[in-house]
Formats: sequence, structure tokens, C-alpha cells
Amino acid sequence: MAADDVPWLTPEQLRAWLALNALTEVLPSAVDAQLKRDAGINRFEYQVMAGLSESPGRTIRMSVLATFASGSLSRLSHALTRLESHGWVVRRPSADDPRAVEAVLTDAGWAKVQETAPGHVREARRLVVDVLSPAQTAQLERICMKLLDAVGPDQADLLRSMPLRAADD
Amino acid sequence: MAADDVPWLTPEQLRAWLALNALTEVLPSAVDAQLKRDAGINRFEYQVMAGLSESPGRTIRMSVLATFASGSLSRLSHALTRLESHGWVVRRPSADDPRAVEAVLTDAGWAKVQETAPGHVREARRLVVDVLSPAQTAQLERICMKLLDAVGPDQADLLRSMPLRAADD
DNA sequence: CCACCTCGTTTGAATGTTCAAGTGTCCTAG
DNA sequence: CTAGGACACTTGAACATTCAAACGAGGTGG
Repeated sequence: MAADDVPWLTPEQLRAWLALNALTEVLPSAVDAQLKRDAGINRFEYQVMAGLSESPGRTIRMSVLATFASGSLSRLSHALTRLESHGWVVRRPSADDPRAVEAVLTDAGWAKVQETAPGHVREARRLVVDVLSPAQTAQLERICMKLLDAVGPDQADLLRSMPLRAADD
Repeated sequence: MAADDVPWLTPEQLRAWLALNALTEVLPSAVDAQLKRDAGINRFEYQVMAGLSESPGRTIRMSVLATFASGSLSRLSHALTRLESHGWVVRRPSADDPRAVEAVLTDAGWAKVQETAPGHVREARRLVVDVLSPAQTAQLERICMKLLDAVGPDQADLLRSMPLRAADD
């Protein structure tokens, strides 16, 4: 399944790879911890609600929302069940396609996002944004987009297609 | 708990933050999928065994190993139970400190790492290393180290203290 | 119009992770 | 020498995620 002639990594490459690995493990935990502690939700659930809150009609189809939140449809479905049980989100069959389902953020959900966002942004600043120089921030974005493209284009394309008014998460 | 005067993110900052978020969600999944498919283990377990395989005596104390693999002690303990059940790793009380426990990679574990590493490195190249220019690789490393420092110094310090001969993961 | 395929989503069980509490060892001070 | 606290780790239960199977609604070809 794996040939033996895979070129080994140079020390520079290895350092970057290991550092990135560590970061992808540690940074999500830190963000999760903040959200869990202050708002009782996790990163994925926040991402879902934040996405909805930015969307016209506070509504997004499940499959699109899953891509936006970078998770599987199954994961989203379970998460939505949790969010529904808190009254933050509601499911509704899509008008366009009867097979499809749309998630809608309720007023309570909107309020939850509003009250959660500042603490989350603060953490984003503390851990990432305020740590980097403007040049590094730009570099980071380019690098991430390149890497996202390598994993699979959907994610990156969706990000590129976003209006990106300077808002919340 | 959260003041309302948190400065909002600029569009550039927001883009970088969102891209990084997506990456930290998607990249680990991709690596996990490859390891699961080809070797039946996950990223964390691989990290643990790879760490052991590079270590003098193929032995590391639990608490150090936990930091190296970027996980909690509890997570490591559970993972080690799984690895032990496959015969890849063994626990042994530390000679120095009777409270401490050391994990030791068995010959079978060593063999497992050897046979898993090429496919994993290939994936690391496909997803990250071969995608970036040398300059970007260097930038990525600097940025990751800075961000790791912001989360907490242990992780970054451990990485900095590594010999880093150009070997496996 | 009926069998079959795809698509979008859900479900339940298996698996992995977190969280809080527990065990046993060492160190320190009174 | 002994009570208390800090360590190093383990454990079990609660929780989240993955995985494989299932479901219902549309289309498509015979």
C-alpha cells in the first residue's frame, strides 16, 4: 500500500510539519475550553450558530452548513439535535428541494451568539490575531488557503466566496 | 465575564482566523483518515508510537509523552491501554521516580511504526510539505511556534528542545 | 408505472475524548 | 513521625464523533 521510496523530510520541513501538527491539536482544544467554560458549547456548535447568524434569513441548508463548519453531515446532524434541544436552532424542510433540510437560528440562538461572540473574539485575539504581525497574518491566510486546497477544494472555495464583512467569528 | 469593548477583527484578520480554523478542523481529519485506513490507528496513537520510536531506549515517561503528543494525560492513558492491547507498547514503572510510569515501544510496535511511516510521510507531503514553497515552509514554522507560545509554552519548548534529525514524523 | 439509482439527511452502535474523582507516592513542616 | 499537600497517573462515566446502515424523495430507463 505504501512504496518505500518516499523522500524523507528535511529538518526544516520536519520542524514545520511537527509544529503544525502540534498547533492543530492544541489550538482547537484551547478554543473549545474557552467556549465550554464561558458558554457551555463547543467550537463546532459555535461555528454552526455563528454561520447561521451571518446568513440571510439566519438559514442554511444542512449540507452547506456542514461544509462551512468543516464537519461531516452526521456530525452536524447530531450537533443540531443538541442545539435544537436548547431552543437555539430549528429544523425546517427546504422549500426548494423537499429532500433537503434547512437549519434556522431562533431568536434565542441569535441572543446566544451575541452574548458569546465577544469572549470568543477576545480568545481569538489572545491566541492568534494579536500574536502575529500584519505581514504574518497575511502569510498565514495564504498558507492556510493553499493547504485547504490540497485537502479538498470545497472548504477553500466556500471561504473564498464569503462576503466577509468584518464581523464576528 | 466578557466585556463588550473587544475590538472587532479586520477583514484580513477575520479571513486568516477563519482559514486557520477550517484548517485545524480539516487537516487532522485527513491525516486521521489516511492512518485509520492504511494502519488502523489514529493520529494521536501514531504520534505516541513515533515519539517513542525516536526516543533513547524507545522509552518516555507518560507526562512527557503526553506533552509531546499534545494530549491530556488521561487521553494518553486510554490510548496506551489500546496500544498495549495490540502488543505495540508496554508500561513500566520508572526507575527514577516510583510514582512515574514509562511507556516502552516493543519490537512489534517498532515494526508497526516502520511499516506505517512511509505512507504517513507521503500524506504529509501531499497535504502540506510539497504544497508550500521553502519560504512558506519557514514562515509556517515561525508562525506555528509563535502561536504555540501563545497557547502555552510547554509545547513549543519541547519542540525547540528536540534534536530533529531528519527522520520520520 | 415500476424497478432502480442517486441524493440529502438521519439514526444507532462502536469508538474515542473529556471530565471529575480516586489511588498511591513523595515532600514538607510541625 | 505524621498530617497535609503536591505529583503522576488511572479509572469510569458522560459526552462527542465516526462509521455503516437506513430512510424517504426524486429522477431515469425499460
